[in-house]
Amino acid sequence: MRSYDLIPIIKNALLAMFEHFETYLQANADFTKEELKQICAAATARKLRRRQFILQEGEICRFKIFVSSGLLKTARIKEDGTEYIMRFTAENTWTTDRESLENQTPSKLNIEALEDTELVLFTRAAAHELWQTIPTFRALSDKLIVNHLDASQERIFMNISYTSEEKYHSFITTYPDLFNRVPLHMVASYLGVSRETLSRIRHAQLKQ
Amino acid sequence: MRSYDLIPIIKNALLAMFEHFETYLQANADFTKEELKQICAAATARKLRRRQFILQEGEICRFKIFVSSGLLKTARIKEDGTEYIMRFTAENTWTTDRESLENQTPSKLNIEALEDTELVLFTRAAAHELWQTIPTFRALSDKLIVNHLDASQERIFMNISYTSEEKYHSFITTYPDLFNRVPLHMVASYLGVSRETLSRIRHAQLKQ
DNA sequence: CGATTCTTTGAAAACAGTCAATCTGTGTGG
DNA sequence: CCACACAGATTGACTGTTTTCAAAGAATCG
Repeated sequence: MRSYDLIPIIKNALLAMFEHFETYLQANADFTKEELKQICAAATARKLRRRQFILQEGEICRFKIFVSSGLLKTARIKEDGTEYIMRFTAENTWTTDRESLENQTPSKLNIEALEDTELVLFTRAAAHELWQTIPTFRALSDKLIVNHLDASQERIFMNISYTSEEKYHSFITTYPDLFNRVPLHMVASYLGVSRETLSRIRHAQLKQ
Repeated sequence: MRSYDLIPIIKNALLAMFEHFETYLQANADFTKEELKQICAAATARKLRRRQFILQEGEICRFKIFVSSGLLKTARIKEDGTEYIMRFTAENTWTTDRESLENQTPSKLNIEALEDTELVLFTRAAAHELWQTIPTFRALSDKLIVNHLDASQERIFMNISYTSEEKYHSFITTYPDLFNRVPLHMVASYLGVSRETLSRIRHAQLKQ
């Protein structure tokens, strides 16, 4: 294959990402065709290979990120160098470092692809522009924020009240799909439990 | 004192709460005098005695709550009956069960006064009405939501990455004011650590 | 003051973390 | 296709931390 043949292929792949994103938008709010066009026009598509980063600690976060396909992990490093996973972001969900993006402050987070991943990106300016002109888009963003808040509250309750065993159970029932795609030691990091402990818990579960 | 003398006294106390609330509003956003009046007109004032509840598990949450003075604790009960404290709400801050209030679903939370407390209350309908008519009020509410989200993320990181000792330290530096007003066993419950462990940690700290 | 709530302490048991070694599966390059 | 490297998972032994239970002491409220 000659190199200039790549161009239309890449274009098609990017178009597919937007199509997927449009389907998501239509399923989650009542946008007019005009609005859908406007939203997609404001976005850019990007592909990430496994292990590539879209945000690294210290940078100022540049995008609101929609995952079309693939899987991201968002992690934070403690002073001692240990990595703790704040969340996973699979296809059809959003992520960003909201604080860094909105306040233009250095991020404490690393966002990295766990699989080859397709993204739809909005700069802060693009997102603000869309919020101004498309109330439905603003409403969708607001819904995402409060969903994230509710989920965070639930997770805090889990963190302070569940035993390690209950945390493990809660994870596999809340995210059964993720469980098969994420290495166990990352689940452990997400739950705040050592990998060995989680391995032993799982082993004990299998017997029952 | 004859009973009918109480009436103006109560009225004055309630007026003082609104004055306090107005001061808060003016300090945190640019409201016109007209808007301030409208906001206060949409609210009701209430006093809570220590140990009284403004929300109990199973009820549908009725209010957005601003604390003029005093202190609330928001807690959730695990199936085994143990209480875990989700947050404390001191003067000049807000609380509610957002999920229950907006979705009109039964609450999992108990909100109780730890001190005699003065509240300014907004029903769901009143809040929505104000959001419609006063964009600045909407913006303030949005700011509160994202602040709560950012704080929740920080707390999750603390939950999964800090040792008990670090959690204790983090609490007294983040909420030095609260620390003197809240019994230690409630701080323990908030942090997800047993009261005995927290007592021992504090004891060890004092020696240094 | 008496009752209640809160805190502390001790001792034992349960639990989780660490370290080191081994095992497993996957995928890459020769 | 095989061998090797690598990432991930498991296991054992040990250590350290945390919980639990029980009891006693301190503080606070009515």
